[in-house]
Amino acid sequence: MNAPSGDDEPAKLPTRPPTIKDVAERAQVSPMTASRVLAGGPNVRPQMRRRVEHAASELGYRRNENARSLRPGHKSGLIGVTITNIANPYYAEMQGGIEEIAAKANRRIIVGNSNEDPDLERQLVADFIGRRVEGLIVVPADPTHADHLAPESLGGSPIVFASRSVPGLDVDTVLIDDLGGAYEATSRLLDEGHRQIAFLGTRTSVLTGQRRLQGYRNAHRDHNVPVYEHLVRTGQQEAVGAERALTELLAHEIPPTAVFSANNRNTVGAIRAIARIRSTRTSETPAIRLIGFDWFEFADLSPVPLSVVAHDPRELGRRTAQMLLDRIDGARGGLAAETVELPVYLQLTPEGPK
Amino acid sequence: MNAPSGDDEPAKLPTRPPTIKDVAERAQVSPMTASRVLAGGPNVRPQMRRRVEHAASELGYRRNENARSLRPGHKSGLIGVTITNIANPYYAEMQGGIEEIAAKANRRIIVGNSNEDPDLERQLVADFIGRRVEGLIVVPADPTHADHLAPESLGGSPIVFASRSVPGLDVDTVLIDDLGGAYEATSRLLDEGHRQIAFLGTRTSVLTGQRRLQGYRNAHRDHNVPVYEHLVRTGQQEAVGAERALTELLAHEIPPTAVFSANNRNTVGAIRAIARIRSTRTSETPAIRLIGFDWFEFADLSPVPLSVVAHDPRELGRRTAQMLLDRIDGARGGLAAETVELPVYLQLTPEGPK
DNA sequence: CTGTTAGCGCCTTCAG
DNA sequence: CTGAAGGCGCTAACAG
Repeated sequence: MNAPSGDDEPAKLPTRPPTIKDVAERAQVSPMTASRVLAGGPNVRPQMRRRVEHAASELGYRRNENARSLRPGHKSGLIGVTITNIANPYYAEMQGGIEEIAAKANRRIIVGNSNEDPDLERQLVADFIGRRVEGLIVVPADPTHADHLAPESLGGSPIVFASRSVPGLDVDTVLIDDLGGAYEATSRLLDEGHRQIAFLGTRTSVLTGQRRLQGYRNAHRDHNVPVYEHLVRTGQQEAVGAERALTELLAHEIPPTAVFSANNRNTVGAIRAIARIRSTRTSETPAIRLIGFDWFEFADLSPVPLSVVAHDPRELGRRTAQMLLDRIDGARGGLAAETVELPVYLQLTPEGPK
Repeated sequence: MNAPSGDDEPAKLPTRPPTIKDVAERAQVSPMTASRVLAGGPNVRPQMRRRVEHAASELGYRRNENARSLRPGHKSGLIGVTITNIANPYYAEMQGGIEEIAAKANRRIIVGNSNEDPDLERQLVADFIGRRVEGLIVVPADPTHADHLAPESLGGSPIVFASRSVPGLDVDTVLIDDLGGAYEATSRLLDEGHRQIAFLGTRTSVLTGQRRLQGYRNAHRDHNVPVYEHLVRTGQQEAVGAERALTELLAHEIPPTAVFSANNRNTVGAIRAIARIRSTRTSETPAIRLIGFDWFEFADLSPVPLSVVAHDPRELGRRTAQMLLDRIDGARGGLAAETVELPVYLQLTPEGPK
């Protein structure tokens, strides 16, 4: 007995979502007519239209987008995003910018956390392609393991890199001006007379970190000031590491008089280290000068004097998404891959981002 | 002339992604055999298996998950998430927790920003259901406009609310212990002898804000201390508003001697206001005592003394996702909706979250 | 072990 | 204006 129940009582527990056929039956029309109505199509008698609309709303009918995307010409409306650390406020802002632009283009984002692991990243990308995303936005986890990000292994979906690039891959990329920002910050410290400037950064396999270190070195070179290699500390991914590193440096026989910290994690650690040291020193000891890459909330309330190299992660997300959409729409069809660098702003008295 | 080109040169510009039929043809087998191989199924001669695998990898074949999810019994593997403000670090952490659990269950999350707008939220939810998400996680934008979140209008997809509840809807919900946290914090201030305690919070239509205000009132009641109504300031959604509100209060003829700020936005504003006032006062003026709901980075480095009511947004995300997955798997099939309250921790000397 | 048939939900095409 | 046929990509179920 699979006879349906009476035909004007909505089922209480719909085991499966209603299909267009269910709607059609209930409205006593063919599925085709129902489809036309639901698509807002023309050439339907108002009476049928009402019947169908009524039936659909009674059943709580929702057109199945997955089935729909199967038809030729239809897209999934999805954009795949992989981020190396979703919980990082910086990337959260970026995701917000991506979502904002995607939503305006009536696209949805599907987000995965690669956790800096290229294998995970590969799986995520494969999954996204399986879902027929219209395009991908990726913060590449590791530029040395990125075959799976090459356009030819993506089955034609456009891809844009955000925040980090992958040398050797000809892919649209949106970066911020790491080199320039680090150069400016370091130059500023040198101009102020500092000669022992510590560098605190992430491991240099992260390209962003590499570029910022390069800016630091370039500034020294252009000012004819040698870099004390023992003051260059890379490899701190988290604030605790940075705090420890700087604490060590401050105890060194040639301690830094100023610090350039290459991202907000390292800046946080630096602030902690300086705040701690300060409490053990006499008030005559000159304060440690600190400039950090990345603005963050409270930069202006930092307990130790701080300048920052600010930039706008939300804008980074927006630009990335827009670049991808342009590719998707074919607006930049044949054009070669492009790399955009977003500007940074050296803020001596930190305020909010632009 | 739609004759295919030679059959051992992969097409350079695949207009459409390869289908299983393409793979089958190339491997000279039936689509069914190809399907079996690709699904890792048994009962295939190793030779065919290799042929298919080879063809698939040459073509860069990816199984179309959308088509797959059409078959009876198959799910989409998607979980829909709407958040009121993705860029808020608090929700970013929460999303991270959701993603973590979802990924372990081999689910992907699709994320939308409702921007506190119930209409946008409704659209997002409709879209998600159209994509046949297996379940929904929602931070409800407005409990008074939430019909679209009622289980009966969701076509059977389970839903869990995170961080905020909707009175009147019988839905699984994960909250934090707003009432208890606010009560504890306020009690602490009262125990310290304060009698004029300002309350800074969001508009009370946000239930979280309402509950925290209630905790503040309850503590006063239980301590037999009257609430100065002019010290209760709600409606500050952003830090600037809170800063302004507290600045006003401090200039009042009955100014607060302590402040309870009900979320991190208001705490930030309060810190700014207090820091500014302090610089204009003599050092003999007793400091304004401040306790804020929500831990945040730098709470321990705040320029003004600060205690916080800490909790763990990532754990909130994890619990929410787990609750949803349990519903999806039917592990908690018929059970009534449940509300979980996560604990908070009053930290007099703020450290990182648990 | 392998292939054929059929249908998941939808909509373009074409015939009434 | 409406409906029937067919196929998008995939895979159970059932032959061979």
